[in-house]
Amino acid sequence: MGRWKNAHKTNDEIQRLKRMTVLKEAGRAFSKYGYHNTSLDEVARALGIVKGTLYNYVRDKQEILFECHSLAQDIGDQAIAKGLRDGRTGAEKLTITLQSYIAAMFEDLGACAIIMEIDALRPADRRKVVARRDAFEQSFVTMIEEGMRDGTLLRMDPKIAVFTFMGAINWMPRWYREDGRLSGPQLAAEVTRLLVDGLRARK
Amino acid sequence: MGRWKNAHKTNDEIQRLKRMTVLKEAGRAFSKYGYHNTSLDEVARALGIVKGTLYNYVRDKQEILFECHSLAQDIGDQAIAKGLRDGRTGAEKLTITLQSYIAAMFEDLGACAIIMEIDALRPADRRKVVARRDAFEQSFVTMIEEGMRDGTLLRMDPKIAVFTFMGAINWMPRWYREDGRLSGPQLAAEVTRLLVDGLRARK
Amino acid sequence: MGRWKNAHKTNDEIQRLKRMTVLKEAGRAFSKYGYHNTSLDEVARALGIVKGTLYNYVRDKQEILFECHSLAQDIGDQAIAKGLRDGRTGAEKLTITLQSYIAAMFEDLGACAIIMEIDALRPADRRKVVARRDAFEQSFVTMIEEGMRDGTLLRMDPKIAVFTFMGAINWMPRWYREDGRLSGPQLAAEVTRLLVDGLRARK
Amino acid sequence: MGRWKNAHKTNDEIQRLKRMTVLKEAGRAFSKYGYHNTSLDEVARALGIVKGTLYNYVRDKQEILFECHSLAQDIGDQAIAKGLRDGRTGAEKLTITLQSYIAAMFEDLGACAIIMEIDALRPADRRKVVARRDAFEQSFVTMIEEGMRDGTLLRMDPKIAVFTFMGAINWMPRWYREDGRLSGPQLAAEVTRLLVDGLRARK
DNA sequence: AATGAATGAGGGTTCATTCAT
DNA sequence: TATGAATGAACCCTCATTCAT
Repeated sequence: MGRWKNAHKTNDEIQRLKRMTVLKEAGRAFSKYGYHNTSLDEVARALGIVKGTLYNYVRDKQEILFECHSLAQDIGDQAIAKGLRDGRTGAEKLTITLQSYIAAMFEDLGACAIIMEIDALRPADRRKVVARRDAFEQSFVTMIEEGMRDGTLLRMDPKIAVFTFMGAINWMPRWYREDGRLSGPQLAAEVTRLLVDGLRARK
Repeated sequence: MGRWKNAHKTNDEIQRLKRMTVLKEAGRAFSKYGYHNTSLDEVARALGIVKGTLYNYVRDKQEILFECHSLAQDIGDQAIAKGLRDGRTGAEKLTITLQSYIAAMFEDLGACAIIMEIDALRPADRRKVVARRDAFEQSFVTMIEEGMRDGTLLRMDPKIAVFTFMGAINWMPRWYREDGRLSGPQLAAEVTRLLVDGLRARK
Repeated sequence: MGRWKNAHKTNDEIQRLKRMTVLKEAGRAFSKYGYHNTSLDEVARALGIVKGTLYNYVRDKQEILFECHSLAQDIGDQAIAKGLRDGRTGAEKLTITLQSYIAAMFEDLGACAIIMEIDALRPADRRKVVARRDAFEQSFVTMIEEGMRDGTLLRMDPKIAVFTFMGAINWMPRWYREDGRLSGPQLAAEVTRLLVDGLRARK
Repeated sequence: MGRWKNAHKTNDEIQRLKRMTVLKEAGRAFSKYGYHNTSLDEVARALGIVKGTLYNYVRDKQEILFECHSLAQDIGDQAIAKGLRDGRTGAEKLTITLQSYIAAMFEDLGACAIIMEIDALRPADRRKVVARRDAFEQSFVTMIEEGMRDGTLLRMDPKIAVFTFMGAINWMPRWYREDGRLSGPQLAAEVTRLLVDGLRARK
């Protein structure tokens, strides 16, 4: 069973594809149960293979965690880029960014997004992840500050807003069920509206 | 040296008080690092005692987790009660509830609130916690529905709003630093405003 | 069974003594079977305890190896010091050093001496051990050179002599049986004579 | 790329030659790093092939070890035969034997000689190796005893001398560097002289 | 009540070995 | 014959839990 057999066709990309399959399955589990609460035995079993086989595709558990963070951060950076490109006001940029970020989380790359356990990373990896995360959050802060200046957003400590948004989003994999009434993009739109409207300037 | 020695004076309440001290310290650690990533050795060391001593006050680690959940849910229920008592509209009730809930989290009972790892509970305990959590969330849903009817809140799926709020709040212990510029109640007010305004009806 | 129970009497030194017991038993096994071929399960069983218990006394297997090296090197340094103090010619210094080194190996501190697997050490530890070993060997070289100058020893590449001696000595734990006809010191004298006479100048 | 490709030409001997190549490469690694510290992955990589391919030529790792022992013991037996044939006194026989033994170790068949880990052998193999090793050592003992009788060697326990010699020789692969100033045969002569002179009778 | 030593189960990782292609 | 993916056993290490003092 599992997502392993006959999931991949072409022949030299198989390695990479299987590695991605491992990362995504592990990321899904990490997002849902937490890094320390996920054993590689379980990840392997979910893929229909054996724990030892994982090590043909990843170096160790910490590498999986790091790669999951990187994948999630790639998504985040793309969302930021889209927001900056397509939005005109601060509020627009923020809305576009959040929405595409959340939507991407439920896409193909799936719940591999949003891992919380930064402390479990190797120190060198942790520094990279933290640096990138700080830049990510700073981009939000900058958008919010722009919105404050252009009058589309309320004045408040931008960091608090950012952390609040991140918490709401990071929590989503824990309650989102694929069989819910809303599709991923619809859900993303709803949550984004809820979050951004709290920050939006009233007339 | 920890919060252990000469922290308690009266003689028969000592047992209960020390037990509470254990629960609160463990809850703080669970909130910040996660249940599985917190070893009882660390909890004991933070209290200035030895791991074995913990077992004079709690049965096992899972009991600690259950009690932490219960304490947090007590806080939640009190917040709900306060909201229902003091608020008139749905929006008011929601605001009062959220604000007092968050504020209590940073009170004396501290960050013992909000543990996420429901899966680590014993099955019987998990059922209790889940049932109570569902009731807690249902109270929110009811408030929000009332707000929709009385025109103070926007129409949207109330469950999504509740989960979004919970995520934002549950995440707070991970970024809140005691030396921040805002006190606990001030922070509670800010975050509450941000969250509820997202749901508030516009004129 | 094992060397564990009722082996230690005084009360605060017990920790240290048990740690030494672990180190010596592990060192004995390492010397005889090699580091990688010795499982901590076997070491623990030889001591009548369980593997996990070892970790009350040592941090990990690599620390055991490092400490064994250090103990052996302490013996080596003492032997060098004795040779330098009590010998007059180069040949005498060499003889005294080798003999007391070998004898000490079979003393109380036992076969914990002479581990070969330097590569298994943590890099930082390896640097320390290698530096100290180089100094140890250099002391031999210096003695031999002195013997060449004072006419008590033959002229040859001193390094080859030192390595040859070290090989002969390092090999001893693999064939020495306590029930042999010779005591430790007697054996030390025999082997030392054999080795040094090969290097001694003829008249 | 390794010693694998286009190293062998004739067609039915290829099997045997490749098997020898495997044995020699593995023996080299075993001598230098130890049996348990050498993974077949490393051996294969050094040969420019893949681990699985090894199993076309050897049954398992233990068989490699056994064959390495056998090859080394072949060398030993030839050295003994040469010593017995070409030497007249006990001292001469011993000298010739040791020197040709050591020299052969650094020949083409190389450091495949001298593996120490007898315990890793299959019991049946171990018995064979031990029996042959005992005979090998007994030949040395006999030579030494002859030297004692004919006055060319000192009187001492011959077993101690043999073990000492073996230790010194077995250790050589761990420190010998091919880029050293001395060639294999030169080194063999030096070490042999050093060892035998320790046992030589003085006038 | 408190200690600290001991235990045993569980998880991460390596690696010899097998097998389909 | 060569490959490389997969397996499973063995090992190191952590940690919740127990127990004698």
